[in-house]
Amino acid sequence: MNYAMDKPIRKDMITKKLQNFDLKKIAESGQCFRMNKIEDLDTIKYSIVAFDKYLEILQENDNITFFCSKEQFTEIWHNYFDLDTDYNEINALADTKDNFLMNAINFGTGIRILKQDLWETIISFIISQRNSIPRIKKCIEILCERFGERKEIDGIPYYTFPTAKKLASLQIEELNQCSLGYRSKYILETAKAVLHKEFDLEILKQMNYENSKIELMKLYGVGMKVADCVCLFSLHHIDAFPIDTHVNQILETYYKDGFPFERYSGYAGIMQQYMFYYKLNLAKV
DNA sequence: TGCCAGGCTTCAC
DNA sequence: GTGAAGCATGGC
Repeated sequence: MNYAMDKPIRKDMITKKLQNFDLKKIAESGQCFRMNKIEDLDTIKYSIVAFDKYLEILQENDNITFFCSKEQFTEIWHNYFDLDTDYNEINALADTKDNFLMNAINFGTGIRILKQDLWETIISFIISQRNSIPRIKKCIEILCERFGERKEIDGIPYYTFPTAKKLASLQIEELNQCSLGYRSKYILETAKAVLHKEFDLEILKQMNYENSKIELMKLYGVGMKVADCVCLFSLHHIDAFPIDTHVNQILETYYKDGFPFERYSGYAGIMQQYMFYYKLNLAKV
């Protein structure tokens, strides 16, 4: 939806000068699905709903304006956008002889690995399987509008991500009507597992990468790839290296002798994200 | 029409 | 443990 026409008055805002922060690239990098461009001529402005909050962000070169209170920025968004990590330092560790990776980094600089809500990330990436990014966004939007909580800030309505309790209470037919296809049953079973504490999200947050991946894969509908996405895009285990169809094609084309995972131990996930984003946009390069 | 999309479960072996 | 079939849906 486009609320820019209404020009609502935003009371709170905080502007930061940030390096390695590209709003458009972050929004289009396929790690989050509720970040949308606000169609406003001559500005780079996006909205996002996360952690039950609605946020608008404006980018003017290195100046990033977050339309929220200073307190909310400190409590939520500073951490959400991983602002304590020096991406310059990580980018500099790449093998300069690796042409594909260097091109990917040059193309994708400004992407950051988000720290998203765990529950939302699990469901979002269950939906992502064998699905396209526009359709994933559409499915999640429907899910939120039908089963999330309607909220409003400065006259702007938005919907929170539905809770496990809410999703667990649904009939499978209600989920089927959200264009989720065969993923409906995965979502319903996962919601029930979380609601009944058969799967404890808080304990998962305390685990290391290896154990959290093993735990996530116990969920019905979560395999290696989805588990890695949750590890990377929510739990911030940046060793996780999700291999989907795109990354698999990259590995087969450019890394026939194997990707040097050991070299990038501790931050391989960031390299993966640059490569994924670059591959998505190769036709435009 | 057929192929593909940030794959997973099930089942045979 | 490995490999193949089947799976919903919509865009191209």
